[in-house]
Amino acid sequence: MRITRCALRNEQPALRAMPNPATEKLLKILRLEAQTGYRDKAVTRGLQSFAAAWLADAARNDIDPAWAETIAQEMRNYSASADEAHRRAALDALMTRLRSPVLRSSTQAHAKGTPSPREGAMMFATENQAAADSEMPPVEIAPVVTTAPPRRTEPPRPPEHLAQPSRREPRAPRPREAGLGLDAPVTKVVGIGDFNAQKLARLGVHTIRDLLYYFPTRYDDYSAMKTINQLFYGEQVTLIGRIASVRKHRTRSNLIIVRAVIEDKSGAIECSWFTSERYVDHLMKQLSVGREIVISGKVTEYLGRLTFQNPTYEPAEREWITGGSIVPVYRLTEGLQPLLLRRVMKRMVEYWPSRVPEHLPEEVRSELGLVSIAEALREIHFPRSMKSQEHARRRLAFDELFTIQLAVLRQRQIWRQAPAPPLRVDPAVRDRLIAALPYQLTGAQQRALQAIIKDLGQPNAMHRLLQGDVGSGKTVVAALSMALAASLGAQSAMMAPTEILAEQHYKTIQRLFDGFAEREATAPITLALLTGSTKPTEKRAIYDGLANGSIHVVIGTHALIQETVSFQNLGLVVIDEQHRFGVLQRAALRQKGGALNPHTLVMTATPIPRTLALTLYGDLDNTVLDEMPPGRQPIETHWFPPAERERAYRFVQHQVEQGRQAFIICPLVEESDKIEAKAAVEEYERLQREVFPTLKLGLLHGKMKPAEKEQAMRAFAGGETHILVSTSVVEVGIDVPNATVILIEGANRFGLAQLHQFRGRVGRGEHKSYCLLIADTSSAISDQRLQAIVNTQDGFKLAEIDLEIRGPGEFFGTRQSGAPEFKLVSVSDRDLLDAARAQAEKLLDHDPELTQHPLLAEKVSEFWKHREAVGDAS
DNA sequence: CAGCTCCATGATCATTGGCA
DNA sequence: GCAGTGCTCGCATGGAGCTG
DNA sequence: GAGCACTGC
Repeated sequence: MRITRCALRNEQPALRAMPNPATEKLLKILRLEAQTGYRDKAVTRGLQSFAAAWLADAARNDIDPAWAETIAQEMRNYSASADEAHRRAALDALMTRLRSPVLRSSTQAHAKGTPSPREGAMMFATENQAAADSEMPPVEIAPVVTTAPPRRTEPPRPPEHLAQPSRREPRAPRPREAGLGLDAPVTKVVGIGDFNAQKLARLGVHTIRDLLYYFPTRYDDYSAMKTINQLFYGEQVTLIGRIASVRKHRTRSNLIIVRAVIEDKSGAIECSWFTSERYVDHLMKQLSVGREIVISGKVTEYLGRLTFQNPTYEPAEREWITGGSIVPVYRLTEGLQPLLLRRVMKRMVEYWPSRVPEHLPEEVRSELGLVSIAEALREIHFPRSMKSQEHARRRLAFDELFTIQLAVLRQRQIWRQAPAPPLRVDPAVRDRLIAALPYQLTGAQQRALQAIIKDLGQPNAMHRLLQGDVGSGKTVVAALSMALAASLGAQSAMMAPTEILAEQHYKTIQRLFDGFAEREATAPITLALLTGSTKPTEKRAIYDGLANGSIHVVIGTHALIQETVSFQNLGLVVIDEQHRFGVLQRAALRQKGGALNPHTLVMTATPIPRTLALTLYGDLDNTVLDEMPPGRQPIETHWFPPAERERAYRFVQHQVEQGRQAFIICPLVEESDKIEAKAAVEEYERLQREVFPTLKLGLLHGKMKPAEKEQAMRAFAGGETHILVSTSVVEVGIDVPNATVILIEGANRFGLAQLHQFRGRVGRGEHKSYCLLIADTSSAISDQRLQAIVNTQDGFKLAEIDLEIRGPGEFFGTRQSGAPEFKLVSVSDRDLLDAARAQAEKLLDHDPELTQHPLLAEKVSEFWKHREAVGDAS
């Protein structure tokens, strides 16, 4: 093609009379129109209105007016028809007609073959023209290459190619890629060598599949084509023009600015490129005067005139990658060039999507109106319109959700089939226990209990998730369940994430059980506490007691899943988790049940938005405690800028003087426990010395020995210390009714869910309580989050907001991410989630093992592999 | 605090008129 | 595989905001 | 000048 151009330029004007500027220009527009999907958008206000302008253009270029008028008429007809197929045909006919005089003039009467769709036309046109101009025999109009399925698998390029005037290869079946699988390394892709492969690897892209699934983070819309006189400040557009002049200029800071004036029929505009010494020459060469180029960029202003700054430019005669389209913008790494990636993707998308096997069953797709995988992959990278991008996005988002749902529901099926000892609860016992409680159960608690009782009576293992906001009373429900199990002779184990929490549960439950015994609601229940710091002799005794069945209920930490622990008759497992246990640990504990699986109740105090609940815990039946025990007052939450820290301190001081107590939470340090401990100690000393010299402060952090922690907690709970300075270890369940203020430093570093947990540490007694937030930096997002927590007390709402702002990956904080990574799903895709759930259920009903859907089975097993690798190993 | 990525920023010539 | 050729593409820098 | 494809050994 290049050669062609040169040839053209060097020849006498008379000889190259035929490729008339006016027809050429129109052809370009038409190609563009084809590329952009026959939407009559290639020129503003459509071809119809462009017809008049073009007629004028034609007249200027000595085109036979009659002929021009027929062309114009066809343009008008084109706009008049709305049907895509019609338009396509009309456009092809039009292009054929436009090309024909060229051929006639070079003595090659040409009966045109079938018109070519889309950009195939483009290659076709240029090559043909090249052939005509250079007096070669007409190139065979062999099957026109279409974008979509380029299926020829050619052997490496035939030698004739060298003789061809065009060095540039047409589309598609790239010899290099033919016969490769999706799992081939990216280096196999034309345009990616070792260097760029290395860069891509840093983005987690290793294979061709990875690359195809490396979605744009956003798009730049250059689909608007305008003439210069139509430009507005600030808009992103593409325009075609001819370079009228180029200059370079050096600034005092040794910058080089290249400025070119581009003109079209309607006017002229200046473009400037900032560059440096080394690159100027090439740039100047690209921008040689008289050349026709396509400029895409944002219209800005300089000294009162509209200009483009560093627009992308591409020669008009070559395939446009940026101009006239919506263009993907990818996340990059240093050294990886945006345009390179874009170009590579453009190529990829021409060849690969049609080779990705469709894994969704046809019924599912058609029922939900989802586009094919091939189309989705194409359109997600190079959408014809934002609407089609959305279709693509939905399709791919559905894939993500659907796979997870299949995986999780399958898991649930397996668990549901697991045989378990049926524990048929005597309603009379249940009523006696409830009556023996020191307070009334809320409606939600009663409902939850009822659901659990029903599950326990089944011969299949219960797997239930009990969600409840801070203070909604999950522990009681668990205690009742365990007491009921005990009444039927079954043992229970309760696992808590930390020792402190285990101990606290132990105490709470001990109290409840004592109450039951006193009122003779049940036979006495033997309760044991087993943690890492339980003395060896005591441990021995507990092991024995569990093995021989004399201990009915054991509460503990990870120590419970040690091998040495065995039960005589484990019937119920309660897991109190703050997302710290994974599926694997749940499984480990469950196995302690011996031949029969114990019933399992998972409790979480962090409300989980439904989107995530269905994915992370979709294998569990879900119960929500959505009702608070009466009498709890909202906690007043305030947000202080760092400068007003003093005020916050004074407030704390004041509360203490009223006889209350306070928590102060140190900022989150991700590094390690050690550093965190150090930071906490320093903060503690500072506060004691400089801020509250008259008060007694306590310290609590993760590095302290259990006994020390215990000591610190006890001192605080007993009122000996006024203020407890702590790291995030207090997050879970500590219960000190007299504490009424919690001051959180570095609040912006915590997740909303976590902040909400902190806040739940206060307000447990009769006094009005406060939560004070101090952020150490401020950014739009963190401000938004802090504002959210100030405004709402509802844990579920906060969870949703958190999810929305931070995305699922971040939702649980960085430590544990059993959370699936969604690339395309957004919080607003609830309908998709429901659809995915429903479709997954339906499919599994018919084909539980997925034997008829091997592609889906594969996706599911990949999902598990990934999940284990990421989150659940801990 | 450090490392990364993204994003905004950068600048003048020619003409004219008044003055030495 | 490795060297040689020809091709395309290409700004620099600091601050901002985010993650580990 | 860097990266890459392609060629020829």
